[in-house]
Amino acid sequence: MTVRERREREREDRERRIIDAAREIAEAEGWDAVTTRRLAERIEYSQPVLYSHFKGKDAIMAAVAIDGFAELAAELRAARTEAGLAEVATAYTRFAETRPVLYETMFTSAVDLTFASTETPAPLQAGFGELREALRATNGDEDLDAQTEVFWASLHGLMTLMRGGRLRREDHDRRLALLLQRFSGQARRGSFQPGRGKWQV
Amino acid sequence: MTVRERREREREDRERRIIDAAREIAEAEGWDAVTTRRLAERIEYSQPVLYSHFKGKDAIMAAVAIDGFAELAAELRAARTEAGLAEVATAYTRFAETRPVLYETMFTSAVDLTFASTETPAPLQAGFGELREALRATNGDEDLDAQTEVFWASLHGLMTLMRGGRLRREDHDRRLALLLQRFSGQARRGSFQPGRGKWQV
DNA sequence: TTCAAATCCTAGCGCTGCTAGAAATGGGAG
DNA sequence: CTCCCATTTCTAGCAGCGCTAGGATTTGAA
Repeated sequence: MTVRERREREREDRERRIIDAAREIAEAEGWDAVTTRRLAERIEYSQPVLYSHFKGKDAIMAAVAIDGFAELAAELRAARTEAGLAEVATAYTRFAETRPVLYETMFTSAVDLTFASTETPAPLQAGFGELREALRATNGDEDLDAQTEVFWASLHGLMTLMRGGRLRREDHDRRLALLLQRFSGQARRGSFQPGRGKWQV
Repeated sequence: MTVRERREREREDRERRIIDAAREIAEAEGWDAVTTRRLAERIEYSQPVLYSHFKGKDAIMAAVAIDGFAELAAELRAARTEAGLAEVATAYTRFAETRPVLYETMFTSAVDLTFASTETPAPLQAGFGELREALRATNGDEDLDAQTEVFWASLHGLMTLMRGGRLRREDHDRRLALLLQRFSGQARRGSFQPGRGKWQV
């Protein structure tokens, strides 16, 4: 029995090393540089061993992404408990800026980590939860989930476009300030509606 | 001289066929399905011919992306001239939803189409310009460029997260309505500032 | 000491983007 | 009309990718 346990522990260690190595290489040189051969060499095992841990390269990317969500949630939490919405937004953008590849991985559509599902890994929901609590303080409970989604999407859009070179980096603070203005206090009701039934899926 | 012209015309035709074929396959089966061999077969030339037109596959993707920006700008323009901000936002989301792969291509960081540069292809700026004019009507001229960038980023974030499965599609209209509420009318001044000097690049 | 099961590796498949160098094409000069 | 040379185009192949079948090796238990 104790043998079985030791082996399982070794397996877990090895899995961690795979994830860590993948993340390390990806953050330094991009995911194209993360080849299965290189990963195998790094953990000092042969290629096929990787496939006894993960279904494929995408699964490894997903594992790295989940790590990223956990870290993001932790940093947002720290910013929220000792400060307000502005600091949370700043923490969010700092996360995306200091780990650009990790951040990109978390939202790559290749890695389909479905949200709002019962089997959604906890770290994913945690990050969202932190944003929601930060928003609750200034916006109240009305339509809070949707409000959070919109605020989150706005932050995400800012970071994505900036990383892709579509927005000048030096104007980021001003943009963040404008966004926070929009999201400070209760939303005004009504008047604007999207589309006139044009919207079809 | 007329021979030279004919050849150049044929070259341009062929280039168009490459771009169109790439876009067609990509929209139907994703960019992984767009291989150089398949493109070559489609235009009835050999592989190396592609490289006399484009530096590589990325360059072909960029060409498709530029086409996408031109189309987006045209559709936003139509929505703006005959309606208001809400309709422009709806047109934007409809574009992203009906051509998901094309939209994704336009903002993929692999395709680095730098904005806000003198040699930025015109179609890229056109789309941004349409959003700006739509915002001017309800928001005035104050800080208009930055306001537009934030609004654009918000829309982009919504579409990106929805496409990636992070946001439920059926709540999109409500989110769009909330966003439009936030962006209807003048921004309130001040009070919120991002970060306290924490922000470093 | 032997054996079966779990573990791991060697070798290789089919594919990718891309390119060097040979072959074919076609307009202009004699 | 014929020849030549520049341009265009193709054949063939490189190095690398993700992934896997099947055999070799290790390992704990009998």
